[in-house]
Amino acid sequence: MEGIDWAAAAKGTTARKPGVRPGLGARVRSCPPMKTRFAPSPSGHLHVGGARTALFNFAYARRLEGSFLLRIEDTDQKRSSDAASIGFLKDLAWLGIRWDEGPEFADGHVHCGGGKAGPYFQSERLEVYADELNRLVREGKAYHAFDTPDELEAKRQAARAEGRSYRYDRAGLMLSPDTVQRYLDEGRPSVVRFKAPEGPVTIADEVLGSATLPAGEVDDFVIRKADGYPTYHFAVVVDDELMGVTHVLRAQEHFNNTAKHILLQDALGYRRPVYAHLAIICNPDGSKMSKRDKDRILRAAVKERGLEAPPHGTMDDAVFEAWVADKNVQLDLEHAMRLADALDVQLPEINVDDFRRSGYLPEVLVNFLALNGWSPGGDREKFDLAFICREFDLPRVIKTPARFDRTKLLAFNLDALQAMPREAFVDRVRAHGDEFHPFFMEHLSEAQFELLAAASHERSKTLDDMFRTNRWVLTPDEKLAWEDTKPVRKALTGGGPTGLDQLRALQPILADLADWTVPELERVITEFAQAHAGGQLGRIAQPLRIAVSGGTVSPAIFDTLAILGKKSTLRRIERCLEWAAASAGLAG
RNA sequence: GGCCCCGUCGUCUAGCCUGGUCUAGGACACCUCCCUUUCACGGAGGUAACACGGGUUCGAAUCCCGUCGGGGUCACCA
Repeated sequence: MEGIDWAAAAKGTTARKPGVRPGLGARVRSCPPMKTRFAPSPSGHLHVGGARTALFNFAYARRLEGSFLLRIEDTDQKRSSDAASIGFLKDLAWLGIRWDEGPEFADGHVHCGGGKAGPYFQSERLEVYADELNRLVREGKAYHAFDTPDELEAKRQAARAEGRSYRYDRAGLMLSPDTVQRYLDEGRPSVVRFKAPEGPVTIADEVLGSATLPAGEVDDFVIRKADGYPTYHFAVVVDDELMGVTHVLRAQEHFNNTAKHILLQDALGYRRPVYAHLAIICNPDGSKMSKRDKDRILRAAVKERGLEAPPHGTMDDAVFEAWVADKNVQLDLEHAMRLADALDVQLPEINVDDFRRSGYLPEVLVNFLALNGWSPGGDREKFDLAFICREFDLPRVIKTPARFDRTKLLAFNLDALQAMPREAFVDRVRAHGDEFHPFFMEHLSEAQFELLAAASHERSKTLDDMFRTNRWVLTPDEKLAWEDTKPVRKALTGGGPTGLDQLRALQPILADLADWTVPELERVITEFAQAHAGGQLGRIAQPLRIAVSGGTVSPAIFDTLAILGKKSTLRRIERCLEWAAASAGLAG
């Protein structure tokens, strides 16, 4: 931990209007406990933007000693709602974000969820919404409408063609009660619309300040769909009230929706939570970071190469064709990764799980996410979850959209990795390998693994680096192939005694070495370099490295040889010499 | 297009509310040099921003107005 200016840090930690809860009145005697929530729609993966929203809600609840609720907004029947749809819960848990109330989740020592205000899946709360909705209809604050989607679409088109913005024309309100009843009895498809009161609406926002939407901006929006499900606007308002949510921190794309929610709250006689809208997270090019970005990049690569069939072994023709034909189709992760491999393109990390797979530490991601959209002030930018929970406040939330800088995240990850004790690093790499590189782990002895991991520590930017850059350990001695590149040629054929000469001279010395350990290798090879290369270890190390790894990059040479073992080292040198002899221009 | 929000180095930001201490600080990236057994790491230094134009003021990155630019939103998606 670096030095912290605690006095300065403490200055900005008070919310602008602590405890102010408009419309509270007599319903509650004392201030109810503060409660935040994260309410995503079901998904197998947590998007980084969502992760940040969840993080801020969680941290804010901790900071104000309130509680944090998780709710699943699954009111869209078109979106799947099976078990995989809440796969993102594990992503939240991985980041260390725990919810006090909501869907139950258990993993090892971690247990989240439960609570008395459930169920926490909106699809299981239909009766609750029906009650509140009927109340609104009874009071004349909402009404049935029978317009078909096509009719509405036509009206929207017409409005657009005339250059004016579309507002629902209240056709449903013109119907007589008898007609409405008759239509209903006939079973005509209908929705329920909220009768939006006239007049401007003022949104109080703790981050953006308050803004007033002119009268007529909010039209009679749908609150119950034809399938009987509530729309997002209705469900969110009802649930926030019933579940006792006092503070709503959500993405800025909801800012304008807040007007709808306020109107609904007034009509229903609800309390109004404190709102704070968070700027969205963007790609480096400024576009909104989206889960479709991966497909976009793959499509571009496919188009650039003029591919008409999927590369061998990536996916079925049918899957490929469907994906190419419709820009809205998303490849599943497995297919996307294989295609990216085949096309040699790098997929951007978008979901929390992508970052995990890439070898980022959860504590680093949390730190970085918090930094994109919030700042503790001053020069402080390295901190942990506990710090965020202690310091997070609304006045310091940034209003402007931030571009997600993966390079800086990588630098942070490197710093965290380097700051780790050796043992901790090896353990983390092992866990990462067990999960994402089982083949690699199976083919290495425990001793080899520990040597490799330790040797890779100081050059690792992610937990994944070691596995990606050391394929040579997995290659059987008889299968190793050498790159015929400029640096390889230079190391092997350049110099007075050439690299290949040195290798030949080294063979018997290494063959005679009884104690194949890092110190012994270092002693023998350094001595050799002293005697035959004027002490320039590089003249010996590089040819050796190439001989045993096939390329110019590997851990420190003594570590490299120790990991490989005596037998493999000697065999590889032998084969490298054979390869060189057989290659034109390489015979040293 | 209507409405709403935003605008400090390439990027993330500190400073802005409570004008002077800002010839604008930090971090990542970039450039140069050093270290070096490859790749990295590390060390030293450097380039680089208050979008623009008007006010207000003795004085503005900080307050006001306008312009331009960016984003969000206008669904029986959330």
